[in-house]
Amino acid sequence: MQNLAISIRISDDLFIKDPESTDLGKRIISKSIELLDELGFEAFTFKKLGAAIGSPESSVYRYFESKHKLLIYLMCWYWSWIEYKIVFGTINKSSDIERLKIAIEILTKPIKVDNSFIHVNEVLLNKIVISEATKVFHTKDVDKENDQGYFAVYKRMVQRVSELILAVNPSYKYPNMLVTTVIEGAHQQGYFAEHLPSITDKKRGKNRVCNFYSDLVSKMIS
Amino acid sequence: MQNLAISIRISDDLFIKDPESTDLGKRIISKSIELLDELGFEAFTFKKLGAAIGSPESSVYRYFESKHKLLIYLMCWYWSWIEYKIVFGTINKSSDIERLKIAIEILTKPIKVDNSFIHVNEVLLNKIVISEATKVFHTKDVDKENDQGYFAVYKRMVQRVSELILAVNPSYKYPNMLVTTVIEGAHQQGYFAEHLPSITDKKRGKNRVCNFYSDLVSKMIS
DNA sequence: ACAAATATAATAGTAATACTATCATTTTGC
DNA sequence: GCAAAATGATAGTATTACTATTATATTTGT
Repeated sequence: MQNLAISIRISDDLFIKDPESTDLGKRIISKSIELLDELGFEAFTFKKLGAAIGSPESSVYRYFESKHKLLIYLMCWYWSWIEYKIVFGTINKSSDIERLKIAIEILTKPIKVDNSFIHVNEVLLNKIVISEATKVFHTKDVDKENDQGYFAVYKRMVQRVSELILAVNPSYKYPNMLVTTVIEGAHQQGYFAEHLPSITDKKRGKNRVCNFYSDLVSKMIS
Repeated sequence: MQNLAISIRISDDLFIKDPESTDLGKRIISKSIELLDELGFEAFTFKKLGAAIGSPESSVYRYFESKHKLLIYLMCWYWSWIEYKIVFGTINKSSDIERLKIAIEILTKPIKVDNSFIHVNEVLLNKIVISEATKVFHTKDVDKENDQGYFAVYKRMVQRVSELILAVNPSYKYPNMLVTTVIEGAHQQGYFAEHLPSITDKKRGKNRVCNFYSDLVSKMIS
């Protein structure tokens, strides 16, 4: 089957030169995902990235002004992609409940390979989101970066799911809290399952996390 | 009223020399809490801390081998303190439900000043936990540090609250997931309320977060 | 096809960070 | 009052996160 001719559009402010516009740019994105997964954000440097793609670090700096901005770029990409999956996944569904159920599944189930965007490995990107995404918010520059709109995609996606909740129960008072609790909670469970298993209840059976949070949402809004 | 003659005991592995054992050590703890709150973890350095207490950075290094270890030390202190509050707060309570309710309140309500430990400002420490605690887990060294027992206090506290849940409903299948969802969710709501208010539902009324999570727990286990 | 514009490579340099090391001085415990 | 321990003063190192400069390669418009 042919791929859709779409691409994820990211705010200009997050890069100096659009990485989607050149071959080197795409290799920067592609390799940075692999390296971030492999090394973690702290040990990841533009020098290592440059070495991995066979270019000097100065070339990387022509695309991104810092590794922090690159991480924000990747998070924006990820949330745009999730938003797209939610929008497409809920189109033409018959009931509000079903639409909400699908959105929660997309947010809490393990990510499957997706070949629509060849230079982005969504499975690795999801791992990076789980391990590193909090570092995007938890900085002394949050407020400034929020003003500059860097978190707009994330916030819009939260709003969208909140609206699905309100469609099911228009009088529910805490849709945003519920959505962020689910999203961040699901990521956290994934991380704990891998690194601090004693404080999860994950067993052999798959999708416990998805079931837990799906159940949580339906109990909270009914 | 006289203070209880207790002190929070922290694992030896987290420091080189026990900061509780000397005056300089206590000033290191006290000032590091203020500075971490003021600067954030990234901009916080032992050099700045040294300057703030009028000592060279080499003296700070005699107590802690890195700022990362110092942060873990502070998190351990915090969770030990919370655990102590839960244990004392639930003693002599008549019902399991009431004990659980108290624990959830301790975990989700804003922290009030506590003068039991003069060199620790618990209100600031709570702010640091909200802003920086994820950085303690989200490192490439998690597994190693977990093996060394650095997160034992946190895990034990989670277990304890899980047991309160199981006391109320012995057949509930996901007590740990529920507890970590509540703890980390409540912190997150505090952070979002301050920095990304559009995705919270916090209004004028206080204790919305506590009410939300108390409600969540009771709905999930009943 | 060719000059001009643009992108990239190669290299160097800087201030700050996260430490380690050494030795002198002060404090303390007996 | 003396030895041991704690602290201060100072120096040094490898790495990081950049910026800057110049040279070379590649693309583009005509």
